Amino acid sequence: MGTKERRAREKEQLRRQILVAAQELFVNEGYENVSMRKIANKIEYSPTTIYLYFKDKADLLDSVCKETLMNLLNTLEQLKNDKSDPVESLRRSGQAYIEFGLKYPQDYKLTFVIRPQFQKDLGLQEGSVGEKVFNYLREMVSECIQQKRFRQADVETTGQVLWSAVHGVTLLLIDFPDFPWTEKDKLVDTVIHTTIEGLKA
Amino acid sequence: MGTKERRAREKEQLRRQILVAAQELFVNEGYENVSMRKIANKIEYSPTTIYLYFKDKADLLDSVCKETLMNLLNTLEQLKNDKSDPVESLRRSGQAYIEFGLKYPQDYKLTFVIRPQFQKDLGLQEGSVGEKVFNYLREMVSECIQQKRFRQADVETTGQVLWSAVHGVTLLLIDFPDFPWTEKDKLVDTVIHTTIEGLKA
DNA sequence: ATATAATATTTACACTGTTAAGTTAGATTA
DNA sequence: TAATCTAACTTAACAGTGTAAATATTATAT
Repeated sequence: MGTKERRAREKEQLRRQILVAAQELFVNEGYENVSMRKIANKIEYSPTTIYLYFKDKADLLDSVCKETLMNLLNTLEQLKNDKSDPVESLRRSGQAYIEFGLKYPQDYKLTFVIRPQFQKDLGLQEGSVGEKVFNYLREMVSECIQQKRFRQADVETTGQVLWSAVHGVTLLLIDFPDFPWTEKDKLVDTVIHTTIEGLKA
Repeated sequence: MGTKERRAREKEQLRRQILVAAQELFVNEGYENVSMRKIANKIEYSPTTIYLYFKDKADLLDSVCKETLMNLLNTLEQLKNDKSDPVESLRRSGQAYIEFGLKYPQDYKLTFVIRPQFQKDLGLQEGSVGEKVFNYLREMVSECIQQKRFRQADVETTGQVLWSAVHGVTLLLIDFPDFPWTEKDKLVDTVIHTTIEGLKA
């Protein structure tokens, strides 16, 4: 009697199909310019079918962003084997974060800019992927502090300062591509280096 | 024969009326949730009249943002009399920037996040208000470098690093109000202090 | 008073997110 | 096997969107 399982599997498949279609369209055309009808066309279902799998367009966005956060978390955790100097580890994590944002600029914006606009009330929810990402940062920072490499002892504040720096430069580079930036890699390096030096001093 | 002047004045008045109405609505309800019809209702004109004064909704947003940038520039230039230590001046400017963003969060987002999404190709245009704001930052940084207070000699990179930091923390505080931030003032202070220390080191 | 120009409105189009009602196909039961 | 139930999907509709084109109104100049 595996029919129930099969049906559940099929249902999950369609859900993923919708998710993938939405992600592709959001990324290529921008959240605002993607209609439910467009998504529906792409998967060859009627528009309202989507509503059987997602509450509304914002919920769809939310799910797309969750995927992005999982990808980001994955990218970061691959650095964890790095048993070198904790400050150097932190530096590499910061770099990986920014590179991720610049590699998938639309996903980054959807997750960290567009979503908060449509989904209120997203502090770090218990067990959320977002929480896991921030916990990763906490660990990195914590290690530096424990080894007395940082002046400031407050893990939370230190983490938030670092997040501000990497988030800021990532968004600026994405949003103002025509601004006369210094060479990109140099700017990214300098932002991270400056912030970390500032934390040591 | 002052009728021509009067007409021009009246025209300018209506333009301002539209601008003010749009700004109020954008700020209170968010760009996406404001329709041309809503703006028209507020000023008691028909929707399409707006198109006689602004090319389209994005152009209207653009003009609103220009006003915001002028206000920001004003706020910053009031600190210019400050003849104290150039590093301290820079610190105060950073603080003023962030405070401006947090005081008018919707205006800030419209200018630095929403607008780039709808208006492509806005590098620093010659003579634009945005350019003036960044020039202010250049001057501040330049003074610090000339007086050998900063390690790095590159004005552009240094300015961009500072912008990244203040932009980052401002946006994070606006976009994730439910995140368990450190006490706000402390975070703002630490971000600026850390960045500046990092530039000195 | 009439012609001309500037300004404002009406109408229309193709699109939006979403709800409610209707339909179809597959599984369960008698 | 035939009837019923249920899950999955679609159709039709609503109230709203930005904006172009055609039309109407008003104020000025002749």
